[in-house]
Amino acid sequence: MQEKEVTIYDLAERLNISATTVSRGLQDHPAINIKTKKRIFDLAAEMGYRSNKFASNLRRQKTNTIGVIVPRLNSLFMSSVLSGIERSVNNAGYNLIISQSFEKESKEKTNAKTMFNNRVDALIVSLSSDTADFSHFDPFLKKNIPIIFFDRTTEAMNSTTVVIDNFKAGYLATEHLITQGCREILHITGNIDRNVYADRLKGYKKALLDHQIDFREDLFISNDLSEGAMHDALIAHVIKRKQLPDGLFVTNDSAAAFALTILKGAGLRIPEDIAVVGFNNDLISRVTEPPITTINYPGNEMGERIARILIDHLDGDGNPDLNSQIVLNTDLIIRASSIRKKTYE
Amino acid sequence: MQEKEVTIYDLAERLNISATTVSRGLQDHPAINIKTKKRIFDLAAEMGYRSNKFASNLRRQKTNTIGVIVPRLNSLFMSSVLSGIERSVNNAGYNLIISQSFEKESKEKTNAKTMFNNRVDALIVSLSSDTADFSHFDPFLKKNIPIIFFDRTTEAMNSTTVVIDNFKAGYLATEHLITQGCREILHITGNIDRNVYADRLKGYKKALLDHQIDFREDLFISNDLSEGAMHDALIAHVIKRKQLPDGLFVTNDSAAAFALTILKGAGLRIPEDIAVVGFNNDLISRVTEPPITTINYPGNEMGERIARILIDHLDGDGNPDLNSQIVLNTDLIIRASSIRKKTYE
DNA sequence: TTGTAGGCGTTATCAC
DNA sequence: GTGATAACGCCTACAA
Repeated sequence: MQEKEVTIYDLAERLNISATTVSRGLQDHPAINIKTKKRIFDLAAEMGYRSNKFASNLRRQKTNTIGVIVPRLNSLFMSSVLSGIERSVNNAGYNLIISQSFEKESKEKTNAKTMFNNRVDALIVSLSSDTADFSHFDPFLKKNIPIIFFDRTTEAMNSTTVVIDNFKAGYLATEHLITQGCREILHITGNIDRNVYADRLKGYKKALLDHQIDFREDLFISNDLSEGAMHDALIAHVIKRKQLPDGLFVTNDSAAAFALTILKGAGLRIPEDIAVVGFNNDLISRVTEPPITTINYPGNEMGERIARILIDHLDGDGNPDLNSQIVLNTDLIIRASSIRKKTYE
Repeated sequence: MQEKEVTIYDLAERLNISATTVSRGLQDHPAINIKTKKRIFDLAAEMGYRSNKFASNLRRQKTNTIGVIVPRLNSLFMSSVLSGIERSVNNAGYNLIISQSFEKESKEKTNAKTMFNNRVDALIVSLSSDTADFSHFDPFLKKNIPIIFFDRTTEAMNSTTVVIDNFKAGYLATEHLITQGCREILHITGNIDRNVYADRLKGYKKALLDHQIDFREDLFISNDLSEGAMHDALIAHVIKRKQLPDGLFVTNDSAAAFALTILKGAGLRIPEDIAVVGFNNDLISRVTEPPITTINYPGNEMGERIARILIDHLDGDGNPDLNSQIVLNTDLIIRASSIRKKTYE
């Protein structure tokens, strides 16, 4: 039943030429006669030939495979990034192996090991929220396998990073709330060991400072942004208190949507009682009531940017340093969840 | 800079044994002396040896890689399925290559070809919405590479399929609306060439029939369930008419959320004017106002089921037929978007 | 423009 | 318990 695999030798034999010529023909080598090439391709199609990547990889010491490790795939942002990466990378003849760390350092380490053993030509990583140790990336560095970090990056390794201007984003979000009359702005965010959350926090603080508002520890919560965590945080730190904040800046749209739901459930009006700003411009931010003001996060652009850098590096002489810090622009998208002043544009 | 790759020969030389023994030791072959094994493992660790999968694959004619082609990754359902698949499959020593068809037959064909050339040991597919021709799967069949279809399946190929009971789900959703007093239930769904949508439609029709309600062509819309499509459909077919439907059954939660937003925007009250039921139990169905009644879709369970079938097949003698149709159970999750009768529990 | 030869790193087979 | 050898299918010097 199992058909025998066709090799270049089979083709060579049938065509009365050498396997070398077949190999070259298949690769469109310029030195091969066009007619010969045509005969090779025709026969290859006829016999159902498919090149054996292992043999080829084994010989060339290159896999044409790029590994991607992300915390999760289930956000619009992530799938946009991946979509962008995939498109560019496919066009350049590379394949993608994608894996999820589910926000766990341990899974990230396992994934990294797998990628390493699969001998990916390059690695693209967005760190899990609790990754504190980076030794699982050392083998890549030792073997000169390029790593690009995006979104959730680290300064602990000096690789190329692609990020948005999280400081600016945090600043814009906070300033917007201030402009809307908010003075007690609760900031709920992820693990601030991660650059994205740390930088957004800095932006938040700077905006407060610029508007003569003191930063208050009791208006800052760091958790995992899950539904349960949002619930606990809001019930304990907000709803049970007498004095409510008048603004809320959450660094992820799903979490912002949870928050919205929870607050409304507690009888609060959005944006009148509390104005809300999210982050990412995920689909979910558009279907809540009211829709959520958020930060646009250009996933596709980021993905394509990452892919281009990597491909230029891999297909080039491999020399140019892979140490650049690329910062993409971002904007605030204003929706009803935060508009409290009619006069505001 | 680039360190030389360590091979079993290097280990063999240093240990004064043969490469064969090293290979066996690394694989924990029972015939090898425990002490020898220990020496091998220790040295391997010390020298930073990693096995070369290509050489191994080349030799064994097996890749330990499973390909997955899905329409999109950005739904909770899909990531649950993948998560389930990944967990089981990883434990069994397999890797996953994941790719998205973005609902296009052409991309699906390209992806399939890539998977084929990567010599995946098996393929897991959820069809793109517009796939009408299945010839891209022929090469797999010819080579006896198992294919499992899940969710979006086809009867055109008799492979194993894993689905939920879409008929029952459609029936439950529709009957629920009827129980809530709805009589003119609009059904908006995807391409009914796809089993999932076809079966849900059958369930919808049967529920109507069982309650002496005539099926009306003008209350049935098939589109791509995108935001734009929902907008067009609802504006043209619903809002501009004098007579409104009193129920809406949309076969995907994002689309249901869009619908909810659009209808509310047109001044309609949910569920009083129109009761809404979605599908999938995605996150998004819980954060709209009101939250959306939906069908629970057990993604994780489905993923694990798929993985188990495949692994049993691959690691077994490969004999057992891969032709079973597996149907998982499902439920209706009732939320405020459809509750119109106080008496209803 | 085409061919020869050798090796990429592993594992199956057979032998000891 | 261990080893020698060949083969998996391809690609790249070098040769012609």
